[in-house]
Amino acid sequence: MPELAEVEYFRRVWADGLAAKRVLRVEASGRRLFRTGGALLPQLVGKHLLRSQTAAKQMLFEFQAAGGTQPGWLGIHLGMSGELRIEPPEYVAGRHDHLVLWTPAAAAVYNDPRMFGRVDYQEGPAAPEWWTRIAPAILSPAFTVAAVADYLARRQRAPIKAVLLQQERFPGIGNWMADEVLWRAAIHPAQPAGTLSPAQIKALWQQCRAVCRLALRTIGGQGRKLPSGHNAEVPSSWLLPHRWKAGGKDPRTGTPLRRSTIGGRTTCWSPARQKLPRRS
DNA sequence: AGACATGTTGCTCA
DNA sequence: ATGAGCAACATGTC
Repeated sequence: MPELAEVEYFRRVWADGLAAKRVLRVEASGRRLFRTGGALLPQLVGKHLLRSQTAAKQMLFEFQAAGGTQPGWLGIHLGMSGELRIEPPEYVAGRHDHLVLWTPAAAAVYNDPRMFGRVDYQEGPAAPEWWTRIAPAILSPAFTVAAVADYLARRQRAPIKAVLLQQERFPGIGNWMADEVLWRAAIHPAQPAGTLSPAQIKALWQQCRAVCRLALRTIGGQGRKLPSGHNAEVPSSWLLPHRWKAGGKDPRTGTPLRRSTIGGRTTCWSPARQKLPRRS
């Protein structure tokens, strides 16, 4: 489920729910999620949430011990089906709840049926190394047209849809955002990355930024809701609310949308606006 | 019953 | 060495 803006939404849910309360109890299950540091999770007891951030599809919650010991760094990647919730303090961990933190005021729950997510906990003076290695955000100054062009040049033959899903260059972009970007940029998802014209690359870059900005404002913003199922929150002028519907129509042209597997993922596009350039 | 799901990784082959 | 494609992971839903 979670891409850039949804990750920001879930981070906020925990940030609000955990406030500055001390952790009283921790319950962790599902070995497979805790690639590293799972054994250290009990050391969260006594600490409180200091601040939190998102980068790409990852979250980092920084906990400070009351007694001035080492800060604790809780990293979460929600995978395909993960979500974070806040429940009352008397909450009892249920099915697929892989991590629950209880404070006097609330239970913070990480639930993930498919278990493609990841949890990392470690302690130390600074943020963990994996966190610092995440590519600079699409909305940062480091995400330039030139950087995009260079990257496409090294992925000449891959369909542009597959390239947009590469987190090392397009951090936070997932399946629906990639389709949204290509639709807005009027680029066919199967077009080989190496055949994009300079104008197309510029449009791609612009729409990456626009979709990230809009998504964060609409979905990740204060008091916002997730675009789950048939949502009313996401404007119908976006591709997103139309992409899974059978017989879905391009909201700009009213023409039928197409769906097919491109770059290994189900892809939705509007044949009327997104055309392959003629081969020469 | 069978297809499919908003993600990543690790393997194979060129 | 590097890029491209695909199975695998585990479970739920349509």
